[in-house]
Amino acid sequence: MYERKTTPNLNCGLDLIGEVLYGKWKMRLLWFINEGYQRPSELQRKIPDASRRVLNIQLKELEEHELVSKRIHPVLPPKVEYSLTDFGLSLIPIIGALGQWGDKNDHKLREVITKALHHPIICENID
Amino acid sequence: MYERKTTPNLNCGLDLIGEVLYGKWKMRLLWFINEGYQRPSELQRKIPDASRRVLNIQLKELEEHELVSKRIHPVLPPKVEYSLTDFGLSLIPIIGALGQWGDKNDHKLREVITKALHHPIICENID
DNA sequence: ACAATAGGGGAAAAATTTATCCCTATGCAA
DNA sequence: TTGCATAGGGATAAATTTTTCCCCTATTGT
Repeated sequence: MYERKTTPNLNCGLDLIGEVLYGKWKMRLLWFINEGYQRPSELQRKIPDASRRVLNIQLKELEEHELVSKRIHPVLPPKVEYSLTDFGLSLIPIIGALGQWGDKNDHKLREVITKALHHPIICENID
Repeated sequence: MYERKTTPNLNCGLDLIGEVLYGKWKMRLLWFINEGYQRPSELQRKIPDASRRVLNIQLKELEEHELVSKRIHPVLPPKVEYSLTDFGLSLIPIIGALGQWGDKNDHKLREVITKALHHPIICENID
């Protein structure tokens, strides 16, 4: 596993939440687990853009941060189920708000994202 | 500037908001600009953990994504002021909610973050 | 002359994150 | 027997982000 070389900044609430939520797929993982997709393979099917590997890693981090708990059923083929802890559950409304904002501003967002992809020359306001 | 090699995924609201908000210091920049710290040097003083360079870069991205607008006063020494657009302003409640959650769970978060830093062996639930 | 302030950006290094590929194991179905 | 599904991890490569260092403009104050 990757060994951190710098210590994280933990000065404010945003730093703190960032430590546990900053990861490309973490919010989606929490969201889908909350929706009932609890098995790794189900989550991978819900998030096909992520590699299998990174989902495993981020699930493990979420578990270490006690946002999800993992239940391993000792059967073959293996069966694993993740579920939200109360702590993780308390984040769902916030993740919902983020997703809602994104959905509500879908059109505008696609526009500015596409524009920025071609980094146009922005016309500055000069007074 | 860094030239992207892969195209972003824009499948859902979370992808979209991630495109404009995913950056270590972006939410803090929006927050402080909203609080009235509008000049680059003020922002740098409010966020001393970030390098000057990266704040400039992320401010430029926020501007390209139309979350902030930049006003350059053609005076010497130069004076620049950022302000939130209506679009950026509409994110403030969400950023506030994130920060609040972080503050409310300050103690617990420090605990799990510190624990994970030493990656302990997690005791799995087995049934 | 020199330092400090204000704003900005190039180049390269370092840190971090994400992707790719390969390997373990077992049971079930064609 | 081969192939697929299940779950996961090591090693390594690639992509991306952030930091560090240095340079530039121009003014004010010492």
